[in-house]
Amino acid sequence: MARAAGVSPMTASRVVNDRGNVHEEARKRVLAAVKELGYIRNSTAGALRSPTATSWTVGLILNDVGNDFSATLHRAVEDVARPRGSLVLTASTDDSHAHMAHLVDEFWSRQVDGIILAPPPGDQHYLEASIARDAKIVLVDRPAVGVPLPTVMSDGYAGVRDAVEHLARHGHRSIAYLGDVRSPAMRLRFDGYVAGMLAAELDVTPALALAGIETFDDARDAVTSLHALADPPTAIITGRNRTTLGAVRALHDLGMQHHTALIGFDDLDLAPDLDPGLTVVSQDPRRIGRLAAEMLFDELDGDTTATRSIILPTTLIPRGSGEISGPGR
Amino acid sequence: MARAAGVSPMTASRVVNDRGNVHEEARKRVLAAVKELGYIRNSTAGALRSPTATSWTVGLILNDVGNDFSATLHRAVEDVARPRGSLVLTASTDDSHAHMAHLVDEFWSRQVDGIILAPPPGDQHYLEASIARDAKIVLVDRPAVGVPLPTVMSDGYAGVRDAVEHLARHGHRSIAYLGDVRSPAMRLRFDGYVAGMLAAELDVTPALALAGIETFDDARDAVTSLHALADPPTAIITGRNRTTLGAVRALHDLGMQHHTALIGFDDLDLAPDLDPGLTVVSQDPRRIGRLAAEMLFDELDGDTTATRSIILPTTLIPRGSGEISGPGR
DNA sequence: CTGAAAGCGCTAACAC
DNA sequence: GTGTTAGCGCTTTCAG
Repeated sequence: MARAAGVSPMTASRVVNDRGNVHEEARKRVLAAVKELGYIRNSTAGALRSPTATSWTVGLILNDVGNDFSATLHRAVEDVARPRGSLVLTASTDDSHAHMAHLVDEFWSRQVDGIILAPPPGDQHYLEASIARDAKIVLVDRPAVGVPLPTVMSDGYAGVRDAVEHLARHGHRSIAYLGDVRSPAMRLRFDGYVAGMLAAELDVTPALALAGIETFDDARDAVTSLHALADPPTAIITGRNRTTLGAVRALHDLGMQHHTALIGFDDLDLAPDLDPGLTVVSQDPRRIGRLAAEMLFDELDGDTTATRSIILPTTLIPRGSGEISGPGR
Repeated sequence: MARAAGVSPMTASRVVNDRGNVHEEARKRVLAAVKELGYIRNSTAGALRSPTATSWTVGLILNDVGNDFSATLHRAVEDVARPRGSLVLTASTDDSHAHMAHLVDEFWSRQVDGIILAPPPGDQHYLEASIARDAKIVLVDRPAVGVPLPTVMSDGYAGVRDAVEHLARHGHRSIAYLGDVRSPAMRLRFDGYVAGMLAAELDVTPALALAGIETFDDARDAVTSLHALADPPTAIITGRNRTTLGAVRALHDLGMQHHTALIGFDDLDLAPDLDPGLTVVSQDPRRIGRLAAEMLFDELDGDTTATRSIILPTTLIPRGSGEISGPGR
């Protein structure tokens, strides 16, 4: 131990942590020893004794840290954590419920100060123990029904509803939705579609309201099938990034990209550069991450004045594909 | 403490860690107490005592956890870590040298078992102490000159050189490169351009070999300027994702996307769906992450047989934009 | 300004 | 099968 090198046990601690009350002489000797031995403080041991125990680490558990949306949100969380001296411990759930429950335990066992969490679909039973302990948790991206935890998410319901309205205004009467209802968040988007259709006095039919489309291939196949219909839809809304990708590909392959309107949920890098440009309902993952992290740190600081759920509006960005005219009027 | 609830101190440990030698009776009582009190093991305290100290956490320090490439790499690391019981602590350097040095200390102080690191440009002095301690570090994505650490990265040199050759084969003689040389990795790509030009017996001129293009706007402006030249290049290679985006935008705005050939370094989601499809030199961030993580864990297991640097080949994916013919031959 | 004693939560190494 | 003792690296508290 570095102490041996210097001469003191406790004094070293004071030096390393920049507490005052250390003679300049002693300070120098300790600092020298630190450099000499390449000493690095074990912050986990320190946190053990302190009553104000802090690991200076927060947890971030998302569906998949590898996707764009998650990555941007992750970065925003880090940007809030950094100036506060915290690091971010991460993990992906792959929407697995069992896995999530396990991760939460693993995170707490590593003494993270709080967790930002995108809950997987299913019951949120596993959170009860954490809540009972008054552990700090902020939910992001998805709602968790019946769980009294603050949540920061986009208004997917209004987002999709507005997309329907946008298409209806452009004369479309036959509008398909390609999504799923596996998670509450996706269900909200689906519900937004239904609400939008009804508001525009359009029929919701099983042939067009597709709730089992989750992958790129699902979407590509669905668009192809839809066009084989006797009376194909004139507009399509996709519920998430990878299904948008599939729909774009299919429309392109069919040569229909200038004839069938398309609005995707979530933005994509090259969306403005497609022909036609891809109209999207965009979310702001940066903002979601920032707000969630700020809320978490405020709670950790004991300031719960701002602790409440936040629903962020989405933005419809018209770029062409969503403004192709339909037959209506 | 949960022990109070049961009856034993040490026995609880045995139960929680599934060591044997515990009477079924006692086991049950402990388990009950655990559930009752919502007890969660403090794994950091355990690691303190054990000689085989393991935090079951590895560090991942990248340029920016928010970008696509990093996110994919991150996920691959997690996928290797998960079955081995480890979690991933992350951070971004923003290519800041000072920040990186600080992060490395912070990571070690949190007792991570090893670190996977994309070194920022500049001298790698700050790694010396870690190396001296024989701490486990694997470098990714970028080379670190003069540092005896295993590295997993793409062969950017060959990737860009091959792109030049590809364009030359399609009749281009005036090929521009839009990149920078701030980091060794970017310099390698630049050098690959020069090598490719020379191999094709083409001139490398300051007007076309641009080494100060880092952002979207840099690239967009550069492409616009290049086309204002008396004798504009007939082909362009961009050195990284965001500059590719800028070049695509500029070409599109100029209406030149079918006339000027373009090859981007790094793939993009919608690249196949552009008109023309975007030809790219693609890397495999998943593979980089996986290999680096496997190497790290092998080292942690004391198996250094596979510890060596790996240069992964890139793949040129022709999709149209890189196959536009030039004037040559 | 400095140190000694005690203990954070847990587990090796021994007893019993 | 179980408990005891000691100690991981650090910090609190309190006495010099």
